[in-house]
Amino acid sequence: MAAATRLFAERGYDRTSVQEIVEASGVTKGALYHYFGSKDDLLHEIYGRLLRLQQDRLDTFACADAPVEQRLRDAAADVVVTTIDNLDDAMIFFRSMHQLSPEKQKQVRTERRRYHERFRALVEEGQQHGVFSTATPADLVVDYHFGSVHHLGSWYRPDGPLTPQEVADHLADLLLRALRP
Amino acid sequence: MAAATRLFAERGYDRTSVQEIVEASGVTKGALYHYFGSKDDLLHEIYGRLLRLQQDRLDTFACADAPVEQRLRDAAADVVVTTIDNLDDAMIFFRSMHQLSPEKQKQVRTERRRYHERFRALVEEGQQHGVFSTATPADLVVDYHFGSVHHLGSWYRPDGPLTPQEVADHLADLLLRALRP
Amino acid sequence: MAAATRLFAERGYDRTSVQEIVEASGVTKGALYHYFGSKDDLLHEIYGRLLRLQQDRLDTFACADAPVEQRLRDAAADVVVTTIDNLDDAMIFFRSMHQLSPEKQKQVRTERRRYHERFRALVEEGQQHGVFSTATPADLVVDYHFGSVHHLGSWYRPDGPLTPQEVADHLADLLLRALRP
Amino acid sequence: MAAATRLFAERGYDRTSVQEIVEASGVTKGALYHYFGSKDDLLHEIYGRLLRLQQDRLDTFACADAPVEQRLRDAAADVVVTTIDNLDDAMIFFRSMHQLSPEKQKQVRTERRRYHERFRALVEEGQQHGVFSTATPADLVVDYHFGSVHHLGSWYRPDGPLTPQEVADHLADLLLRALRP
DNA sequence: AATGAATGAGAGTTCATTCAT
DNA sequence: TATGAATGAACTCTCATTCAT
Repeated sequence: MAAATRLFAERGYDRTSVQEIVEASGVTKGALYHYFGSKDDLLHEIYGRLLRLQQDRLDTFACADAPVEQRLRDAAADVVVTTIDNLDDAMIFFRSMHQLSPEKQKQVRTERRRYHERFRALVEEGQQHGVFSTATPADLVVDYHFGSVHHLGSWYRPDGPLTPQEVADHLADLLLRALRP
Repeated sequence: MAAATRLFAERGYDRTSVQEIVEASGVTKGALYHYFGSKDDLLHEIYGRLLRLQQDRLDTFACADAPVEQRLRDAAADVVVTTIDNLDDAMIFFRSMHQLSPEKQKQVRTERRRYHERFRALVEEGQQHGVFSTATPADLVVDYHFGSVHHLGSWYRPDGPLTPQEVADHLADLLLRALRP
Repeated sequence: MAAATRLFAERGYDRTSVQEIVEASGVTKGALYHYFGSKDDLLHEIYGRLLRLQQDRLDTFACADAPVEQRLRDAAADVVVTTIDNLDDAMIFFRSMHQLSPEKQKQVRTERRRYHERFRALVEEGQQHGVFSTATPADLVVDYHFGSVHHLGSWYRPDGPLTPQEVADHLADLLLRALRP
Repeated sequence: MAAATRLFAERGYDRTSVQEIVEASGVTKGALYHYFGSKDDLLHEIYGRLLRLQQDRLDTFACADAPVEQRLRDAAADVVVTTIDNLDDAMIFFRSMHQLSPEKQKQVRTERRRYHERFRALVEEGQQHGVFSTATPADLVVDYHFGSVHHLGSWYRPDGPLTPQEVADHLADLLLRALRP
């Protein structure tokens, strides 16, 4: 999975052959297919790993004992940090999701929606308590933020001027500022 | 190109065969290769079309005779509208850019950077005039907004509750609100 | 097709690889797949050739201007001769039919049934005219004869003591003798 | 063996994987290979079972104390009944014999020939006693009948109008009628 | 007696591209 | 300008069999 992750991130899912994966990981094709039913499966497992991680962390932050502004800020920043920390997985996720088989795609989308909705609930909570502006529908706000998260792979470089935490703080700050009443 | 655009958007660049393109468009392989040097070329042309369109429009908005807040708001909204109006092209662009040959990718990235910089200049202009907060580096602000534009293909549906213009207004509004000092 | 026919007859459909076919015939895989959609198709074409040949000949014999005993005898002998003359095709047919895709199998079975029914009509005609015994249902009679035709590949050898015509005469004679009232 | 028999009959020997056999029978690959040396062996065992059964029964009928016409009729009918009763085994036998390894094929053919010769001896006996016509060589007569037996799998259906015994009687009758002087 | 992970060769098929016409 | 047959490398996946445990 590590080899596959690296290769998928490097050249894309379709451009990576099973042959290359087994060569990079030092196993045989037979062994790979003994554990993964298909190339698709491999991709799906990579997704699952990241999805579960982020879902768990979001749950933790959302349920924390703190004002909603703080919880949203923490969650918004955390998704940025974990995305950067797993940038390979994340890029594969965002780019290759639509290359999964239809049924697997549906499954992923369902899980993704759960994540989106948990996040949206935080925004709505703040809007109901009057600490966030209601000028923009909560759904749109969430997509706005997630857009910037998906986009990280396009510009973030580990050797750039900002640490992951700094980027995260900036992006969370932008979100919170945009939500000021 | 119309057929190729539709197919690329539908199933992705790698999953679309030249055979399918020529069948969908009613031409022959030979004819296609007479006009386009390669499948890559076709993709590159589709990019070029959208890139030129958006660059032109950005130039128009940025050079308009209006306060910088207005100019940024208009530009930010416009890129949303033209992206939605050309959602197929845009999705191909965002998803398949990394599947171009390295040299074509470089060329695209160069043009993309010009676009990014034009946009950033607007943000910096506002920051220098004190109408935008300087809390966040202008680069990050631009990436924040572009992130949401790239993300449109993941959630925007023509039959959804919002018109393209409404989405654009909301997203531009979020940007401007985030930039309030 | 000639190379495929020979190889299929020699080692069976499943045991013959596309690689072997293209090597034996001096074409490339690409060329083969340009003309035949699949390995299945190739088999189906071989079937078709023999089926059409035998159907045509049966039609000719069945419609001839002669007493029904003569027409049945001629048809029964002819199917033996053409089967021996195309023993490779025939053996492939009898052995590999069930290895076709379900839909192709259905198509073949439909054509095969037409052939069977044309033959059965001859038997029934003789039975109605009282020149053939009605002790056995016509369907069974036809299957009895076809059984011996299918079986030819299991024992007939070109260098054996009997010519194809002699075999055919004997088998047709057995059929006609069995049908004596 | 029961699972293998069913699967081989259903989809053919080559189309059935060892994996499918072990899954269908609830054993493991290791266990299967502990008892059978190879997939080939499995097929060979299935053959052996039917071959021994039919050989035994033929011996019984051929040595009975009855006129040769009766003995041949009984034997000819019996092979039909036991073939229908073991139609799966029989179909595998007729279709897959040529997929055995050359040496196993030779062995099977030798046993098959013994069976054929025992049957032929009956025909010759009747011919020498003048109760069967000598118009057709005994070998051919036997092949004629065996052909119809092999063919049973192509058309006989348990839910059809005829019971196995009725089919057997009809086919034996056709044989005996064909042999009338 | 039994396991099941691992092998590695080979299966059928697809593909972007070329080129003689 | 346009054809479409031909290429040949690469693709994903399957398989009977082995063997350390």
